[in-house]
Amino acid sequence: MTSPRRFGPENSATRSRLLDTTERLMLEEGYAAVSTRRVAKEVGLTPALVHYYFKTTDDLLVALYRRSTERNLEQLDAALNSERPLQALWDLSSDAVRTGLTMEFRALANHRKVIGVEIARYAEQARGLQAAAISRVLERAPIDQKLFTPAGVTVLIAGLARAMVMEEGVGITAGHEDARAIVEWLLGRLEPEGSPPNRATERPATPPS
Amino acid sequence: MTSPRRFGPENSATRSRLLDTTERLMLEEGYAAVSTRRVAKEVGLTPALVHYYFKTTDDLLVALYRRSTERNLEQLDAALNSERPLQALWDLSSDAVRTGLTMEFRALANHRKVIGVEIARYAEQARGLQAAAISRVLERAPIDQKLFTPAGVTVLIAGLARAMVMEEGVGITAGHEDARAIVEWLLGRLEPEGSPPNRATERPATPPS
DNA sequence: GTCTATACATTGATAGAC
DNA sequence: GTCTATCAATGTATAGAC
Repeated sequence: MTSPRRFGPENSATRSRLLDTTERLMLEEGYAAVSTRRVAKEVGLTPALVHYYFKTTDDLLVALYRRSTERNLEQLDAALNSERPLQALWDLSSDAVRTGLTMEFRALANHRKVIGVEIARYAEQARGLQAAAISRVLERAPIDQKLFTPAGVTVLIAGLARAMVMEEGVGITAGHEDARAIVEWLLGRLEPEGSPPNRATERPATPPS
Repeated sequence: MTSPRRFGPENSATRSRLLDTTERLMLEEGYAAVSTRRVAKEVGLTPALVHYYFKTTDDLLVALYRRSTERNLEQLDAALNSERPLQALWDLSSDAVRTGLTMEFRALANHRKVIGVEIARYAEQARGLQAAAISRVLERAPIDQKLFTPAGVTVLIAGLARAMVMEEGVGITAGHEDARAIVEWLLGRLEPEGSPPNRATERPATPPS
């Protein structure tokens, strides 16, 4: 029965700085650059202190993931309640920093299985938010409701945006402008700027020939 | 002037086994699981031997990347020369193993900058192959040629497929079936099964309402 | 709240023996 | 072609002093 290890509180300024630095390291050098030693060095503290706030390295990473998803959910909620939810979702998913972090965690999940659990948990929450909002938009869009489902359209928009951001992260940009043009065109059809209440008789979305 | 280090030949069975194991480790446990020691242990050899075939760990990873891209280019070439290039590109990009490795390397590029260079190099080659083949398909598709460019459509198809595979890798599958249905519908429009020579007067791709 | 000291595992890389 | 031996560096984690 030796003296039990002590741990720091969650509402600590130092703890926040450790998380900030961990986030920056992940974005700039990838998840493998995150170690207690490295983080401590960057912040100008000692490794022991990192373990004072986070029992294990896994805990540090999970804490960061949770903090970032909380922010994500807030932004997502705002986007989905804006005037043009689809456009907002597209813009949000196209954000390099936000998406860069998402991608690091997704890759990290393959290396640290705890992260995978967290991601699944978050995905469920995000899905809930999206379903309702996107449904409202698509209901009054001049498209085949059976084909363009809220879930399907969400995957298309968010997935494609992330894929492009990720490519840009490694310097691949060929065709991106063209792809964005296609998506913007589609968004304009699904979700007209004026956002009219209900025009079921409007002419269907058609690629101009 | 001490004795210069020796290195093994590229056409070695052992070398291949080392690459095979590295590939498996990356897929199963993420790029951070790859170390000379770990690879050696998995193969049943010593770390020194890994350094005999690969001067540095970077070299090992670059060698694996090149080997896999060579295979990718072959498959891509075959896909693009098939009867339905777009559908083939979609199927190819939806392959979990192939794409899983691509994603690991893309994340790895953020950690080891040499990999980024390799990826850019490969992307250029792939682009060249795709441009010509996709052009041929789109030329005779009943769509707006200015909007649906070969490069743009390529990004859409390949990017989206990868994004979905990646999500599935962490257990997210919501909306995927629906998204696939939309893509398949679009592919059917851009690239009809019968693959008719040229029907410029056909009715344009239109979401059935 | 932060540090020193410490223990121990893992990694990258090399020289030289077999 | 493969191994042993070895090095310094880095990583995780803990106990206890200040």
